[in-house]
Amino acid sequence: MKAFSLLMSEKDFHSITTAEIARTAEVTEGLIYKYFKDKKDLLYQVLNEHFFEFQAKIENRIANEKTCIEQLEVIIFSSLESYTANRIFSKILLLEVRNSLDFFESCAYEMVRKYTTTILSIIEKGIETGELKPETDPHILRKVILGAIEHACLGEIIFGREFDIDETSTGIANIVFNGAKA
Amino acid sequence: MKAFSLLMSEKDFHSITTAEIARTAEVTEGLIYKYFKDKKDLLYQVLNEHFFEFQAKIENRIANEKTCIEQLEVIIFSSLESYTANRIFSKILLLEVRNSLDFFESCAYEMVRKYTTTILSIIEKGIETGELKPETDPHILRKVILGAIEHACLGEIIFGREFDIDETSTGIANIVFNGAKA
DNA sequence: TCAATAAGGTAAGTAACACTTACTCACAAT
DNA sequence: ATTGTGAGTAAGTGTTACTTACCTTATTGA
Repeated sequence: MKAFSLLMSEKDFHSITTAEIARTAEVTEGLIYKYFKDKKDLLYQVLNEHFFEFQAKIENRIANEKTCIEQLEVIIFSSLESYTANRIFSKILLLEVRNSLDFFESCAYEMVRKYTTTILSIIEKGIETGELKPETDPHILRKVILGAIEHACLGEIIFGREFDIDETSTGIANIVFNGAKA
Repeated sequence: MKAFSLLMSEKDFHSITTAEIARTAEVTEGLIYKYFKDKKDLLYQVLNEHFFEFQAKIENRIANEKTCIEQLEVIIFSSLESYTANRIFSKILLLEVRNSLDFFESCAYEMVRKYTTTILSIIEKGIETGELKPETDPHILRKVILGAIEHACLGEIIFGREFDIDETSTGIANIVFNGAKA
């Protein structure tokens, strides 16, 4: 997994060969298949490992906030932070796993679901308490928030283009909560 | 390209074999390589074809709108419409091409850039004319809009889950322009 | 104490796949 | 008549993910 992560920072999943992984890990190719079902399984496991830490950190932070808007701001900030701090994790999650249907049956996807479900319930609570407009569609608000986060990170992952997390985070929150219309 | 498109509606890029493409097109495998550099090139060409129509339609519609907000609303609606009307195009653009760096050097990506540049200049004009808040960061607003559009379509592409274009479109516009905060 | 079992590891495959090569044929243009 | 070109093919080739059969060294339980 360490060898694979290293290679993932250099090139994309498909151009990494099993021979290369074995050579980097200083074992033989066959051994990989003692521990992993296939190459994709290795990918998912690496994703899982990173995602676990991400999940733990973010849930902790959410618990510290009171208002719905503050919680969502924490989610936006923490997601951006995690994505930029861990390029391999981001690359796998945003670019690699999605084009294979079997990911959506993996346990890693279960964690993604849990995370997005949390977001949805925060939004719903916000509408109930009157923090958010009553006509807000929770699913659409979630799509806007998640889409914005992911799109913001793509440039970084693909081109290595850096961005200011604070600035982007408050920028997204500002548009999503206050709107861009004058 | 027709054969490939057909196969793309059934499975993902990587599980389509050259043999299968050839069989579907009723030619031999070798002939594919007379017209396309490699399998990826075929993918990019199909994307290009679809993208061309998309671009033409959308530019036309934008020209018919006067205000910046109306133009952006047209972009949101038309993008959702195009993505849902053309699942193969969407699948390639949102899931397949991104994980390969050479896409970003292809002419297809040039068209994507042109499209996103148009969006940016509409936003900038909106800030100038006072339609949008002066403190709006144009790049971030673009990220939020594009991210929301793309994220909204992912569920449809991946799970075949359908959604109401009008509802989603006005929902996104509502959040982005008016904000979700009460 | 010692065989049985399992854990860690390897070398040498194999089938499938993307892609190449060397060729044929039809048919226009010179 | 000859030459060049575009369309097409059959039969490869090298690489790649994955498998098999085997070896070695600990651990364990009767």
